[in-house]
Amino acid sequence: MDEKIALRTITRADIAKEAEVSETIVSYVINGNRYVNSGKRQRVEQAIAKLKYRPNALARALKGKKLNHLLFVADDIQGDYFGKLISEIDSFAYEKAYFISLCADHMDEDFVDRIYSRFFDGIIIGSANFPLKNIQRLVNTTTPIVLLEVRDYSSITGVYGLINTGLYRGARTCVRTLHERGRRNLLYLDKINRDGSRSDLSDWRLKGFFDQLNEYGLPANERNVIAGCRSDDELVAALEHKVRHEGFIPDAIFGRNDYMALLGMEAVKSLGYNVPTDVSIIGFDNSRFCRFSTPTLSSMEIQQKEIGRAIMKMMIALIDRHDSFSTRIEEHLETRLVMRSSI
Amino acid sequence: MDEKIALRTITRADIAKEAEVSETIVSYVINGNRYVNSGKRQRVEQAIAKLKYRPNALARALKGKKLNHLLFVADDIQGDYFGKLISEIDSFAYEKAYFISLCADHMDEDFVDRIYSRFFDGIIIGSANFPLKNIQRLVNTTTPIVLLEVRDYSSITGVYGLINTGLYRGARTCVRTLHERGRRNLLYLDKINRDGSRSDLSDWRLKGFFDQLNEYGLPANERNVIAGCRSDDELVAALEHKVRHEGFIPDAIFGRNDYMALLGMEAVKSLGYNVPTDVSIIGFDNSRFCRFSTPTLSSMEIQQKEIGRAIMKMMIALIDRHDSFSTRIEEHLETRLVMRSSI
DNA sequence: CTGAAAGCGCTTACAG
DNA sequence: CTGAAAGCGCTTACAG
Repeated sequence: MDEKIALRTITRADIAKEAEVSETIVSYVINGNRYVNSGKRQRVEQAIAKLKYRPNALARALKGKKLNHLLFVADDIQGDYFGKLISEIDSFAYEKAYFISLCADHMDEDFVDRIYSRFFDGIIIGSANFPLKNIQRLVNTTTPIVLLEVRDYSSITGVYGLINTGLYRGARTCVRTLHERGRRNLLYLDKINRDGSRSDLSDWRLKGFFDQLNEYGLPANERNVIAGCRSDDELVAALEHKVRHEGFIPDAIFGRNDYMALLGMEAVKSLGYNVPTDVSIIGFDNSRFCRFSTPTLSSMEIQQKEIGRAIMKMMIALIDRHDSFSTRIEEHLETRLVMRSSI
Repeated sequence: MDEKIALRTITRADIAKEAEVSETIVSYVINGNRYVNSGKRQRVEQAIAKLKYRPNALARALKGKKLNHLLFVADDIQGDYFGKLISEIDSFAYEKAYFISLCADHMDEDFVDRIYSRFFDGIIIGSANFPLKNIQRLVNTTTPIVLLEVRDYSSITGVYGLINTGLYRGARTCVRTLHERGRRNLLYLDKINRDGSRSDLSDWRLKGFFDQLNEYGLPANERNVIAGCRSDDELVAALEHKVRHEGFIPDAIFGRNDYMALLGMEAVKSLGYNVPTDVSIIGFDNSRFCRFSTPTLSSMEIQQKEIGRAIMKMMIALIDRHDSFSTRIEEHLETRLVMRSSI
């Protein structure tokens, strides 16, 4: 009872014996790709149910069948949006009998090679940092790829899926909303990275921010951005420095995510400014924590659940009929501004 | 250039040809388990580097080698603690060339069978809901299992790893701290589940809460708990109902996680109570959002990073020397109360 | 010291 | 209609 038993012992041979058919027959009823005498079929099905048999997924994949295993490459596992997204992907995947592997976006060349040796049926890239070169390399293989468009992927050529999450338009809407409130000195708070890296203009949020400022003829440059911070404290210090020593007093703060926005809110409040009278604050992601700040945080909602479903639908379409596509396929989703009290 | 190439084409045979050795030799240099003529060895190594060869992990696993693939079963993918944990696990795993699959805790029998067919080298269970029966079934196999002790697993017998995250002592410390502040009417806010399920007493946090109340001779029963809610609104409504219609006015709220605590804080504030003068609030997880509420939230910190490393270390020990263990192995971690202004 | 061979658990073309 | 056989890419006992 307490003894260790091998992880899996029953194989196709056991089923064949139990059902008194040849092993070949067992394979054909499992794969359903050949006529099988209905009596035999029944016996096989009963044997499978009785012994709780599951074909070895690895052996099948070796013979060219799908592994039913996807890889998700993320850069923001700790972010608030990530959970909802992966959670939705998981439930859809489970329904379709897929497993999902999760991986941070490791930068070395070796990473791609490791992926190769795994026979994933498809790869989802949700990272904003993964080198474009690596992405192109993956797209060039026969493995279906779905890109979450957190930055500009127009330079990637070939057949792949693209989920446009609406970040660019969402960012422009944020700026427009602040502009309508009479805000002219907007400050963008970029993500915090342990390595101090900053978003470039391929980042849709930042690009939307700049483009909309430009459309209004407002200055849009380095002064409007705090980026490259390695920690919360560094960001708060940079913000204080900007106000006290660079003479840039923002009347609005645009956080790349809610956490950035809330850090900004805290910082300007401690500098003695009133939110939203003196400074408006807007965040991105509409995380569940927006409701707990004072004032509550207005935020751009990204439809995580819908994105999760869209990713999986597209991935499964690519897996099932990869050949029938000759170019990239896209899906567009919209963001939605959730107004609270910080604007 | 733009053409699709097969995901992986080079095999051991290619290396053998390139290095002008037999295929057997290639295997032996890869596995390092037999003397190989050093000239041949060198040629093989060069060929591997040149062709960027990686042995097919599936084929190796079929022959009994490790797959280098672990499964993490979670229930709280959206929770705030989850990101830090999985992030740490990922970086350790990458170092050791493991992949991690992530899966929510599906309840059907079929789930365990699906896992069986995948040849995972080890399974990490981080779910508080996964049926004990299923866990015992997994432990009974030869696959190493590591349990994150979010609830009482003392009934599970056999060889497995157990990471004691200190929740029980942490919960008692919370109660003790509140008691020292003169609080006597403590209310525990349990997690929200779409299916309306509630924690039972195998949940270490809840058990710690009750046990410490009992030690103080304070009433500890259903009245002190709000559980089984399906949504934020339901929880807030339940709290209001308790105060207005059940005559239970808490002077302290213990949130099973920070989000619960913050919901509770919001609710009692809107009922007109002052925090912390009238009601103390304490949370669990010490999420990054604790600093943004008014007042800021005191919270019990769980050492996510350390837990992640401990899980992986234990897992690798079990994988490498499973036979040398005859009973479960444990690792203990401590929680730490982070004081802010809500107590 | 090293190669040919058996075999892991499967799928499916081939040959009745 | 259906079985024996080849083969996916490997590992390692076996036999020199």
